[in-house]
Amino acid sequence: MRADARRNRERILAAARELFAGEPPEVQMDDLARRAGVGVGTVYRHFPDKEALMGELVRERFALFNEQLRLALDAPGEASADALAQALRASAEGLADDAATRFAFMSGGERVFAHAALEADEFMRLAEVLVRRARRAGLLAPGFRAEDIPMMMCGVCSTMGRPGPGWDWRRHFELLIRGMRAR
Amino acid sequence: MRADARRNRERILAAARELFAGEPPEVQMDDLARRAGVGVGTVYRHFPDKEALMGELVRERFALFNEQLRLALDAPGEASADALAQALRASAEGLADDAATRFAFMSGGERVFAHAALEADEFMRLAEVLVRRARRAGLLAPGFRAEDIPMMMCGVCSTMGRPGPGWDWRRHFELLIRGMRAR
DNA sequence: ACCTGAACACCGTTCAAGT
DNA sequence: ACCTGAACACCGTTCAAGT
Repeated sequence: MRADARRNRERILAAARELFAGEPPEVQMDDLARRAGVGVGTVYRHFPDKEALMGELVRERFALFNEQLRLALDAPGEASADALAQALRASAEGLADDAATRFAFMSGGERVFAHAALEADEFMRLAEVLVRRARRAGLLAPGFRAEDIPMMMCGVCSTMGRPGPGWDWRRHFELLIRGMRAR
Repeated sequence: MRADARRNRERILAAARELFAGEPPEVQMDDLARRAGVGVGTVYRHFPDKEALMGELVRERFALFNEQLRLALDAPGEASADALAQALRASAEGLADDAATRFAFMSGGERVFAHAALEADEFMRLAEVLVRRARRAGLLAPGFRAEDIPMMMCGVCSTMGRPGPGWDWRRHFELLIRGMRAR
């Protein structure tokens, strides 16, 4: 890829992160192009459509989640549930600070997730290792599965940055973690 | 309201429920009007815009939630946590069968919830009574609050009818209920 | 009072022309 | 090889005319 093209691509993603973080549904491709300092056509050259742009945000976020899960792999067996909880907590904090990606997660269709399929698969592999380890140590609720983790993250995400009175996603998160752990 | 106007209003809501249940983001006001057998202008006469239509779906759903919570009030103190869980479970089942309203819940802005403010307030009042009762009976996790309930419902809703592999909103729901209960 | 639907405005996407 | 932005298409919303 030519150097100017690579730079443009990064600028477009940066503009998307900035603008989608504000009033996501209002963001127009023209605004995005202007903010990135390119023509609309250039946006479409790099990303076939608006959903593809959101897909890239989601892909990068999954990569960050995976970094957190990998850190948790270092914990010894008896701390594995704490380490898993901490990895998810740190991931949630990151997502809470990134309204643009939250928008992509929540309003994106299948194509958004298809774009991040590799990273999502890796996420599940890591989650399974951690859950198996914590289960062996007797630290998880009976019947808790690795597949529950994406649902937890999605659910918590849905309550971030919303108007609900008295809403506090961290409480919601800890409620789920409490449900995840053995009594 | 004139009889034909009332009938049109109902037809528009019925059409919204049917069409939004299919491919929500694709639904156009023209399709909606055609399905309801009225002109587009009539849709706008009854609902100032698309969001107002979604707001009405949400309002009616809150009323159904409230019915469930009121049923739970009949339970004796020692069954109050079970009754609360059951009311929420039944509410979630209803929502799972109503993709149109789920769409309204998830993609609607503040105005959607403002339209349902009365019913939402009633929901919180009922939830508070039930939570107080279950807390007195020692059946809830320490620190669990009535305000956690809307977050739980929102979170579970976000995992209904989605493409995630291995996703099962009922597991997600029971995980939250497990977090809600005393050990 | 209420309804209709052509017309308007807005915004995602394309593509012919340019470097 | 990549960029530009005017033009096009689509769809939410309005409003003049009708009953």
